[in-house]
Amino acid sequence: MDRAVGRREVTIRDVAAAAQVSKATAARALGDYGAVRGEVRERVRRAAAQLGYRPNAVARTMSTGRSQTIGMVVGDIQNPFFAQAARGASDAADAAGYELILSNSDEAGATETKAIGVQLDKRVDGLLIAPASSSRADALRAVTDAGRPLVLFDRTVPGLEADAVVADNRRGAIELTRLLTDAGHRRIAFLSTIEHPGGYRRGDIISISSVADRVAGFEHAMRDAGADAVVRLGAPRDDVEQVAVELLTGEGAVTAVVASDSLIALDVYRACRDLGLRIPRDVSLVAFDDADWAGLVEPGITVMSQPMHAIGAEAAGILLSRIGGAGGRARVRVFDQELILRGSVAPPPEPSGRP
Amino acid sequence: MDRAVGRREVTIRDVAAAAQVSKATAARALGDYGAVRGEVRERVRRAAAQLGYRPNAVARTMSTGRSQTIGMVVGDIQNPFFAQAARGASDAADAAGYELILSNSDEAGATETKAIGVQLDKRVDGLLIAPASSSRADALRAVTDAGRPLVLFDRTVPGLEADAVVADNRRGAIELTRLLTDAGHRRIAFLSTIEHPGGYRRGDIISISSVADRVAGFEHAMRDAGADAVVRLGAPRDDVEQVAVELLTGEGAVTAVVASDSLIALDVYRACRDLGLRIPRDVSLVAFDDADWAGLVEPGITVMSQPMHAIGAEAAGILLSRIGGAGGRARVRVFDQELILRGSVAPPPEPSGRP
DNA sequence: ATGAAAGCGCTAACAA
DNA sequence: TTGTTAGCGCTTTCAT
Repeated sequence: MDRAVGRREVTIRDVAAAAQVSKATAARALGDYGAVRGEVRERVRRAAAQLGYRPNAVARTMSTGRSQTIGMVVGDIQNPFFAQAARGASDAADAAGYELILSNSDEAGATETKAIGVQLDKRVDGLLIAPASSSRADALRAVTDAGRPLVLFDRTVPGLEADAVVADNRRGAIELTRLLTDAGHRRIAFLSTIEHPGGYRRGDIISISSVADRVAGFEHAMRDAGADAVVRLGAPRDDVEQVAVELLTGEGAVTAVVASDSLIALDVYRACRDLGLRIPRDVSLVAFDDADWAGLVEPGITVMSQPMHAIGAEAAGILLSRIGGAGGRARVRVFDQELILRGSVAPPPEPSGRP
Repeated sequence: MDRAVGRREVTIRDVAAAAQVSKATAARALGDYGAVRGEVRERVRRAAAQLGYRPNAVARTMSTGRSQTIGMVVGDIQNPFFAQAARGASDAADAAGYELILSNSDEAGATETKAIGVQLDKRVDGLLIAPASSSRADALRAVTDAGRPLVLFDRTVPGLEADAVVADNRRGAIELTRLLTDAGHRRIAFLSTIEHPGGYRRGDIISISSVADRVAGFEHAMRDAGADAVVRLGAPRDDVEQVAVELLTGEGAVTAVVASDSLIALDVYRACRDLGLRIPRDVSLVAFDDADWAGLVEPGITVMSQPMHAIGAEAAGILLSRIGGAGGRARVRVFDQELILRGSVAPPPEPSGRP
């Protein structure tokens, strides 16, 4: 009756007793390591099954120092990009017997730091992070300082010696932009939601490397074409449509836009519709990430697709190998992106491209 | 030099030594519980900050039995429904100082059982589960048997005494279906991907309660209207489009379809497009879940929107209160769904509804 | 208000 | 091959 209320968990001690061996032997039989006589092993296993024994992973972590858990910090799991990367990481972790603890940073440094702290306190064996800003090397160094491997995904942090898995965003942006300039566009906007206090001016340092690379590629292609680059960062997530409207109307209206992700493309699309602007007749639109709806609307949206699941899986794979003790310098693995041509690009309305 | 390599972690022992107090006092000061003299508390805190002390959450779990972590098992995090529910749960957990461990079940019983086992072994304080099947009460009972609270979301499991947070799917299905029958449709399909070996026949028990409720509502509304209900379950996730094509063509082609989630609706939409069928002129389409693209295509898709973030947050809230010791019988909390009328419903092509 | 010591369940040296 | 013992870092009686 004394162990009634909480129905005390069955521990390895109970199993050992039932199988008439010592705790150590029971542990060896169950964890199969060390040496145990076949017959004894069987006896222990039966006892364990019989009692419904489940090892206490916390205790195991306590004594081994390893938790079989990895942490992952994403911007927002509701963003399909992160959801797919998370799934990729989860699959890879799972296959290796690891579990995944997930946190959202909302792309805010403070939130990210807190999340990392908690994960570290929980003794994750390693961390997967899409850093909210490339100026946060210090915050990230807390991970390696704690002696745990860290791999970045989607973004790198200059000055931080860490593995990273990213897409070739510069190249992707160049290809996407060329589509537009080749079609004759002379004034094109690049639109992103990442914060950039004070508004972007050519040459500014952009805090998220993937976006920085895209902007660099965009500007490069625009310069090549001798066209006007309008880079608009910091559009509020829930008000992108308004920003798009501003870009698309008035004096310096652009005739095409490059959306930095599928969520942004969605709002640009909405803005066009509300403005009565037809794609691609009145405005051309291209975007990063192949959202499910991009091929659904008529005409479809031309996009640069990133292998998101693979990026997540690869990042987890690298992390796992580091956890397993793999040495060597940090490397950044760059995935190619895939251009998916659909019908959202056409020459601009006033054919400035034709003499 | 002996503690060089792994640069041993700073423990409460080190803090205690630095502050010249006992471990117990240091722990009290840091965890602020028990009684500690103000001046001593300060001294300890300074020492901790100085040394960069971080409590070891694992050790704490070890001695308190509580991990400040909750587990969540979803079908697939890439499904926007689950992504949003996960975000809701994560937000609620976070606000209460809890972390979330996430697993995907892929709607497979075995995977789910394994995930639950791992989570339990990790000593999560409670579990949030969208059960893969309502016939899995036993597998779920492992959670309560382990003395940890369990709350289901999106689905219930008859015969299992557990809190649950769901949407009013029966009502939702009725409203959606009535839209169709009122428009004159006499042969309508309900399409879902959930497995149902052998194909569905009226009266069969459907393994996922949310779908079962939708089918019940659908059949109810169809009977009311004296119309032909075609219930098609078990469409393979990556081949829904083909199933939709079959439904939409040939002898007994339907003139309208109710898609059980937004992913399915997407494929039905694709099927229509490939078949050259116009929505809503040739076929009417309604669906559950308000995907971002539903309002984007032309015309928009009429949907029944579920408060996914709220469902996740509420589920986590209930779980947290149970963890906090809240007693009382298990309750199921039902959220209303919201009908969003757009333009995807019209009378069927052969106006059988008009005399 | 503070300290000493036990203990959470497991693994890992070390003995036997 | 097996058992004994000593921790892992923290919280928590129980004394003082």
